[in-house]
Amino acid sequence: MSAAVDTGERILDAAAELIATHGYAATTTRAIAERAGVNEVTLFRRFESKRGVLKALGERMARRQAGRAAEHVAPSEDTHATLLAFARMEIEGALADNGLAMRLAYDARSVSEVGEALGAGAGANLSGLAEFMRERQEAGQLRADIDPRVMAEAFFGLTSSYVIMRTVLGLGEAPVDVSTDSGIEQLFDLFWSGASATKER
Amino acid sequence: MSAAVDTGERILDAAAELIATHGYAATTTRAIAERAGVNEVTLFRRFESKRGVLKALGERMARRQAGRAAEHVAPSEDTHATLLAFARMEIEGALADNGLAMRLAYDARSVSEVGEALGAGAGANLSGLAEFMRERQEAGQLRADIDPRVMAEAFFGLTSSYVIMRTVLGLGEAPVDVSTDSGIEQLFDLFWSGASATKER
DNA sequence: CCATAATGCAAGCAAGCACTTGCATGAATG
DNA sequence: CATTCATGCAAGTGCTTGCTTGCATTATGG
Repeated sequence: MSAAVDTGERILDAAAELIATHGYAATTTRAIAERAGVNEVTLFRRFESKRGVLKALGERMARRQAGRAAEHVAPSEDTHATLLAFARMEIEGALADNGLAMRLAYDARSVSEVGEALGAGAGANLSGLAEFMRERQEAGQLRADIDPRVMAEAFFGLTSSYVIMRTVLGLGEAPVDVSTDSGIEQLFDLFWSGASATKER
Repeated sequence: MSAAVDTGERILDAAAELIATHGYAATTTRAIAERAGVNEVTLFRRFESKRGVLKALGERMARRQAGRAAEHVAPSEDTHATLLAFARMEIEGALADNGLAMRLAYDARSVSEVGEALGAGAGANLSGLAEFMRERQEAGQLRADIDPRVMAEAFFGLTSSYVIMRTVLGLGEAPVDVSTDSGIEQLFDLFWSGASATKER
């Protein structure tokens, strides 16, 4: 059974890598199978169709994302620490799968099945974050003269562009260890200085 | 001659629209030709290949980008105003072509010609901006305790994510008029509050 | 040791793709 | 009027794509 599970996982791994770099449309089932070290027929037997692979991949991503969130972001009174931890988690997750999520978000626009496999994804994330910002505004920890959605957008832009620059544009180097990278800290500091209620630096 | 030029431009226009929404791989020469109101053969006669179309499109984009920059961003002593104008210009340009540049940046990963067509593009932009940030740091207008490259990255992240959210993720509405949109102003204010040397708000 | 399930392999199919060829048309240019 | 040049049109070529079929091979577990 374990070999059977492995086969499926290996196929998903291969699909993830290929889609992250080439996009969904340009990733062929043959290439996925080859990279997974598996016969192409096996792919179809396990996932029925290319679309099926995508769907399974989407579900696995959602599972992992949820796991990471539960593991790393402890809800805390300390807004600064919470947001910084959240930023690191987002960046780490996105870098780990080589920008796959962002790439799929792109593809969702043109390939409808990608959107279906991905679910609400980014949109839900953004409004959840905006809600958090609003709470912290009311608690007096974030400046109140900025729309919380704008704040969430700025935060999301910070993390996503960090990833895009390194995975897509090839600018800058991906940090060896996200949890200690000072570049992220500086980037976040910039955001925090602009967004926090206190003016001190 | 003018009709001849028009044909080429129409083909590039069609290619730009289609690639922006469907990506390079999923955009067929047939679709481009049809949208341009032109026979498919004409496309090949004028651009040789699908990649030729892409290359020409990249060159046209570079030309236009240079034109916009020269036209809209007057070098000024006022750092705040200069950066805000620059942000607006970037956003306007990117929204005008429906996120095409970002899409192409993604495609550049798998289609080498795209990268060549785009040229140094984003990388050059980023280091140019970092240089500007450094100057303004030395002039005492931007805080000096942040790496200018990080600052440039944050700025670029701000504008590009604004565009990405509206063109790709379909979150938020594209502003009717970029030059007066208050969302951009708030977003920029967030950045400025974090990046400026003065602590006042 | 045998049944069942998972995998491999070879071959192929229909559709869609980028791209080509040969020829007709029509408008400008000289 | 003759030439040239950009374009249209119809047909087709070879390749790749997602996906299928039929059969042989290898484990795994009762």
